[in-house]
Amino acid sequence: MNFQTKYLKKLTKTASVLEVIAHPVRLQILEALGDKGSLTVSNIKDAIQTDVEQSMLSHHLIKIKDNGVLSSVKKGKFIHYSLVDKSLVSLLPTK
Amino acid sequence: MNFQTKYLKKLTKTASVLEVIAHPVRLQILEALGDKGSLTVSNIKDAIQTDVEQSMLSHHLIKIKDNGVLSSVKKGKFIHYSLVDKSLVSLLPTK
DNA sequence: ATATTAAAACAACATATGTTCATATATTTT
DNA sequence: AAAATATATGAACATATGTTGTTTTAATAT
Repeated sequence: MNFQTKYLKKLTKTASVLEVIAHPVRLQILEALGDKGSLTVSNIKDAIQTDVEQSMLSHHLIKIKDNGVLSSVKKGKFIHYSLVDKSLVSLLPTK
Repeated sequence: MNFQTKYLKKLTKTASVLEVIAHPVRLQILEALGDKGSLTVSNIKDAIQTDVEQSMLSHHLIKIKDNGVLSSVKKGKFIHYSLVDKSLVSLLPTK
């Protein structure tokens, strides 16, 4: 695989990461996880400002996870999500 | 306007910036403009790796511009685009 | 065993998005 | 004035996306 192809693959990967976090609720998820390390779905629901349905939040989380930005561990009936690459927190605006 | 509302507005703005650049071709546009300062549409077309239709490129440019990430100046029959916030270049992957 | 809780999965829908193709506008060159 | 060039605009379409509501699964507590 030549240089250009490799770079294009990287660009595509970057684009898909940006795409999957480019949403107000998802950015708040990153923010919550950046601070706290690892949180359950209901913790995240409580942590974020926006009022969001459990179902909606789950959809967001799974989509972000499918993209590799989050990982999750099941403990009993809880699922703990955490941020794979903490550096993404730097994309958040200042408070 | 209270604190939370302000922060949500910032988040929404950040999300829309990320959204509008979250595309392989658009990232290449940023890259080209980051290096060169200001380029015409055809310059950009030549600069990027991906082969893209003039019309498609124009659509991309206008959409990014509408979001405030690019600005443009018309000089004769050319339109020179440039990157408003150079710091976005840091989102690009390494070569 | 039943009820409760945490979270995922499914279905349905409206809207947004990327893309292509064709056409228009403005400017410059001949 | 006509041809060529640079760029934008508009229509049309398939696909993707966010969202809501409902249902399901798995685990725990009663």
